[in-house]
Amino acid sequence: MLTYTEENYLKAIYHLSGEDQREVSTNAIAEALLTKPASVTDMLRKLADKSLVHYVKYQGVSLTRKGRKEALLVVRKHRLWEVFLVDKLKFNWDEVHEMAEQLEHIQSTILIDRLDAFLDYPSFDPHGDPIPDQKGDLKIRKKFLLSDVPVAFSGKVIALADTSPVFLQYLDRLAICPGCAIQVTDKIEFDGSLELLLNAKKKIVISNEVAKNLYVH
Amino acid sequence: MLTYTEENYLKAIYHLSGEDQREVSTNAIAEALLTKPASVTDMLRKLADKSLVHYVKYQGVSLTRKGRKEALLVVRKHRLWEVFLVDKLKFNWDEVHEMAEQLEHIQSTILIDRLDAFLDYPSFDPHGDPIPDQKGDLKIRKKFLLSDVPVAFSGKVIALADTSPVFLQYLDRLAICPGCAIQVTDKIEFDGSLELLLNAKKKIVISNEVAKNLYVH
DNA sequence: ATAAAAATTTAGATGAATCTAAAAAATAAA
DNA sequence: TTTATTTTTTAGATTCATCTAAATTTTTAT
Ligand SMILES: [Mn+2]
Ligand SMILES: [Mn+2]
Ligand SMILES: [Mn+2]
Ligand SMILES: [Mn+2]
Repeated sequence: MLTYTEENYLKAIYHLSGEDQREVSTNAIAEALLTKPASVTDMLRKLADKSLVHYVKYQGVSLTRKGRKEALLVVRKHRLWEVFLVDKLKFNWDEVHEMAEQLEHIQSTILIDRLDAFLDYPSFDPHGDPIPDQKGDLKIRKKFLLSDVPVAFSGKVIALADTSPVFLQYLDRLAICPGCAIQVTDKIEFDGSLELLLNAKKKIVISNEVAKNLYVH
Repeated sequence: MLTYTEENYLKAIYHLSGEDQREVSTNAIAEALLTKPASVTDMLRKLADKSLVHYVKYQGVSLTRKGRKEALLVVRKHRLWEVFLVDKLKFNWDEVHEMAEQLEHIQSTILIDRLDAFLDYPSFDPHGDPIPDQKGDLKIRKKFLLSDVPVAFSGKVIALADTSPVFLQYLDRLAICPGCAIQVTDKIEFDGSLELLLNAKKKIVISNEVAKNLYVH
């Protein structure tokens, strides 16, 4: 069994190491968890003792197969609870993170599987992120940053790089959400801002900063 | 804000002090929380410092108005989650206690109020226990132990003194649950066992031990 | 009323998770 | 390639919740 804190560390390392599961630095973890580097070092030793991470002093850390699985089971719980909060309790997608942050630590496999069934086996959370299965397996979709895509590109928003409330609220105002159809009608050289056709009917302009936080396919 | 452990202590003291909110002993709390008397003493001093309990060394403990309110808010969360688990996730009433024991510590007033609405403002949990309101107020119903009631008594089961899985499973077998109509058709002098008419159609016999764990009105 | 038993509290330790301050190692700059 | 800067780790404390063993207080029994 993992402690509350160990689960949070594993999840943070998982998120920080990205698609390619690269090594994560002590400072990066400290910043993500609002803690100090010294505390992170202690915990890394503890996680290494439990074979949850590969850790060599001064050389960063990465998840073992076991650690990655545990991390993904926490991610599964987090995202399923988010779906519950938005679909059933009618919260807005920018309000659910804090609550899911606690709910993800409820320990009961049967509970989370029943919740999964109750929600009708969703594949994605309200922010467009995929939900791992019972075994902690995740199917990865190819995705591109909207800021890297060429003019005339046509596709759908499938995920967000930033999921902070301010960004989510701004997306609400722009009427952008995962699933939206997007066509890049123009790209401004000067500042990288984009002119888009949203859902084949609405014309909008977004800054490069926004485009860098939207994944499309 | 209360810690996870403080919430558990307050709830235990609330349950142990009963209807009339009598003083609770250190040993009783230790037994209820599967901990040692020495640990309880430490915590009582801490709770007293926070004005959550009235505590005089060697003389037992009782909840202050503030402590009672906090305890009832935990009870509210516990019972609402139990309703969710049984009504929505289709768990049996004997399976939900452990999970609710964790869920009751999720900290978000708005979450629990939304859950309340989602469940259609239930008044009782799956075991027949009343659910306190947002302010931590509870309406108490008069109730009698089935074992104390005279022959020919007619009424309904409204709560259980014991809610352990074994007892709940036995009640399932007898088809007794909160809300059931009960008529006492005979009482055996020898061992206090009762002959009942259940829901005006089924005749059953229960031991005095069972009758002592059923509340009726 | 005194002695024995039970309940409760204190003293001192432990493990988990955190911190600050100082030392050591790795990286970047001159 | 030295030196300076940044990153990371160690050393030593702190807080929370727990424990065991010993000392107190209260309660019960003789
Ligand atoms: Mn969390
Ligand atoms: Mn999410
Ligand atoms: Mn609990
Ligand atoms: Mn209950």
